Parts: sequence; C-alpha cells; structure tokens
Amino acid sequence: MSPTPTLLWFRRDLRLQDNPALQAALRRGAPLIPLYILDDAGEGAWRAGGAARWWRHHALAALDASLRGLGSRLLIRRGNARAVLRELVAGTDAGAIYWNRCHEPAIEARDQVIQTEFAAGGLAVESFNGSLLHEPPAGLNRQGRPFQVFTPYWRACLALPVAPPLKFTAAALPAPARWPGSLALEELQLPVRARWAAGWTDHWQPGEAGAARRLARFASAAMERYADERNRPDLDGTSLLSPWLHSGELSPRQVWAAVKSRSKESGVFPPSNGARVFLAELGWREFAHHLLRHFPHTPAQPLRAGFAAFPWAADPGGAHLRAWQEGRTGYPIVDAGLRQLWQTGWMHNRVRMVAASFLVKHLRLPWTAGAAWFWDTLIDADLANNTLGWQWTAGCGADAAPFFRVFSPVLQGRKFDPEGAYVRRWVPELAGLPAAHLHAPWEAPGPVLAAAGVVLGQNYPRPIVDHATARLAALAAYHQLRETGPGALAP
DNA sequence: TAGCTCGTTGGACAA
DNA sequence: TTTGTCCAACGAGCT
Repeated sequence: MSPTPTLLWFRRDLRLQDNPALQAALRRGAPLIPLYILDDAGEGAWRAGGAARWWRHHALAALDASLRGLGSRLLIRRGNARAVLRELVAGTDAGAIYWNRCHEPAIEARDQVIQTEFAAGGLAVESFNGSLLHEPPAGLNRQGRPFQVFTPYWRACLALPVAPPLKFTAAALPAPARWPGSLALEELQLPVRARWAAGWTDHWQPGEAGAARRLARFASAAMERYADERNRPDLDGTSLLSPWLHSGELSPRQVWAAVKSRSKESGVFPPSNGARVFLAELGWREFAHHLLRHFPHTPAQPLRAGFAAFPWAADPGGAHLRAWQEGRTGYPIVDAGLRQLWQTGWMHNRVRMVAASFLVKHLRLPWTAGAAWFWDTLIDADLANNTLGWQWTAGCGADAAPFFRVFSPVLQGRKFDPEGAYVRRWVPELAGLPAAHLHAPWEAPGPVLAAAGVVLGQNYPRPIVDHATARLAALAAYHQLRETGPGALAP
C-alpha cells in the first residue's frame, strides 16, 4: 500500500531551499500536496496589509512556477484554515500535515488548535522552525524571564550555534495520483489597487530567485560598508532583504550562511565590522519576534503600561495624519520618506525612524496610527518588526529611546542625506534648491527659492509645525505623563 | 545579594 | 566652528 499523501502547508516560508517542513515531507516518501491557504480571519486583527498582499501574490506565483518545474504545483485555497484542511484531508486521504511555524500570536493560537485536532484524528502533524535563527525558549535570562534589553539578548544568542541551511536538490516532487481542486492565484485578489502598485515591479523581484540574487549582491559588496552606509538613504547601503525575509523566500539561516561564507578566506567570523553590524540587524529581527512572543498584546498596547495615558494631540479632521501620510509636512526628509514608501512600498530604515519620530513627537499622534499606516503600505510589513520599531520610537517599548530624544528632521537630513540626493529624488519640486537649503527650505533666501522655482505654500508646503515649539510640547507631554504617578513609565 | 552600570540609532545649549 | 555637558529615571542584567 502506498503511503497516504502529505499536505505541505506553505505560509511564511515561500521557498524550496532551507525548508525544514519540505525536507521532512520528502523523507516521509509519500505523494506531496503543496498548499497555500489565504486565511485572513485566522490572522486576527493583523491580516496582511495592502502592500504585503501585493508581494504575497507575486511570491506565490514564483513558488508555483518552481513547483511546476518539479512536476508539482501549488494548491491554492481561501477561507478558514481548519475547515480547508478538514476538507482536504477527507478528499485526499492525507496522512500527514507539515508546516513551518509562524510566530504571530493569532496564528500560533490557530495553529495550536489545528495541531491538536488533526493529531487527535490520527494524522502525523509536525511543525518546524523555518523563520528564526533561535526560536524560544532561547532568549531567557538566568531568572528564566525573557530578555528585554537587546544587547544581552543578542549576546546570549551569539553563544548558540546556528544550523546550516538545508539544501534542496530534488529533481522532482512526488505528486498525488489526482490533484484536488485549486483556486487560480488571481482569485485570491491579493494585489489591490493596481495603479498604486504600478511601479513596484521596477523595484522588486518577489520570489526565491530574486532573494538569492539580492543576498549575493549585498554580501559581495555593500556588506563591508554596511556599518557606515546603512544610515545613508541616498546610497544603496542597506541589504533590502526585509520583504523576502518576511514572506520567507529567504531564511535567516541562509543569510547567516552567506555571511559566514565570506569568512572563509580570513577565518574570522564575522568577517568584517560591516558584517557584524549587519548580523546585529538580523538580531533585531529575532529580538522583535522574541518580544512579540512574550508580550503578545504589544501590537496594540504599549509594553510600558503607563504610556497608555499619554496625552496625544487632537488632530481635527485628521489633517496632520493625512499630511504625514501623503508626504506634505513641509519637512523634506520626512516627506521624501513617506513618498518613497507610497511609491515603492519601502522606506529606508533611517528615514523610517525620522518619519516615525516626527509623527509621534512633533505631531504627537498615537504611534498606533503610524504603525497602522506602515502596516498597510510596507511590502515588508512584519508584525513583530513594526511593533518593536514604533514602540521604540515612541519610547514605550523594550529598550526604547529616551523620551527626550527628539529627532530634528533638519539635522537628520543634513547628516544622512548631505548632498540632498534622496530628497531631490522623492520631492522633485525641491530638486533645484542647493544642498545648503534643501533640508530647511523655509530658511532659504527669497531669490534662492525663486531660482529653484519653489513657492512655499504653493508648490511645497511650509512646515505644518515648528520644530522647536513641537519639541518642547513633546517634552512637556512626557513630563505630564511622568507625573501621573510613580512608576508610570515602568513596563 | 547588593550594588553597579548600562541602555542601536540625539540634540540643544553654553562656553 | 568645535566640544563638553546636560537632558530622567529606572529596571534589566551583570558581577
């Protein structure tokens, strides 16, 4: 009797290389049914945002193409995952369900129920770690409690071995005698608003092959300069790997191995300071997932509970929020960032911090409003990273920035976009201004503005808030919060 | 255990 | 122009 088929449930692991669930399924030696289920309700309040859905669509298409090259295909379904699996198990007589774990609270809870139900029904139900270097319980301190400060957390992680990626070399995948019915990918209607995403394919190549190309390119060149150039939005200094890492066309173990392979000649690991700093960024990704796992309420609530009482500013009609979203704040580096986000689905990390700080501290709008916008517009939107980043900026999270640290958009612009190339690219109406005035056009002499064709208030806005005034108001608000009671800011 | 040090990413202001 | 100092306070983590 031939073994009953294996359902291989793809989720945030849309790849063939370094895929533990796939390897386990191959070892089982039964016909393989690769499956993707769009289960929006199962993702709770955090179903994938618009830009991330666009990416997901193209990543699924790439995965399906790879599978077809191996004599297989990707089965596509939509709806409640449990119900879909029940139906498929009944219809295919499947004897096993394998998947790689996700670490978002709603998904973990859903998967736990599924695991219990199908295991009780006699199926082999197994899940694997495919998305983190170190899954929990790694990340506990000596008291057995989760680290809440990055440096000791990462130091503890660095003492642990990292498994090498699993090589996929099969020439074909065992197919079932009869394929169950599948939706066409288009029927999932993942890429919303085609006009919005019109230019994204110029910037991105979703899919495993695009990920491998980008990783190879980064590791061979920019990584050495990463420590310095990662902060420069005008240069190609970051890895740009986040969207592939999020949907799992690339695994952190593959990234780790790529860095390690650069150490072969020198024998030193990490091979350079740039590589060390880059790996620490991978560490922040791990830390974010670690925190989300231990503090599952943090996507909506501050880790430091006292911050729930923060005196946010009123925003009648949502005018300030909208100006921020649309890149019309009058601060060029902030506007450039938000326009880059809208036009490409991505924003440089340094500019993310400046833009986020501006929303929370200059406009004093809730960090959750900014997190919601990023969630919908970032192709790399990741619940753990987004939550950590915004809470860090707002000062209400783990290892957060001190409250008095208010980024000056002008100084940040001058420091990290010194020639103004980044602002000129994304805020073309200011392109004619000399670098000396580019980051503070309201301070430019009239003739300079006129020569550049800039008419403040007409073709580029005046600052919607004054930096010095807004900074003092933010500091006052934090002081007010502190006076609401002792320990108000404690976790 | 008690005390000590430190905390990814900064900026304003005075001298 | 550059440099030093201050901006809070507290809990986590370490020794």
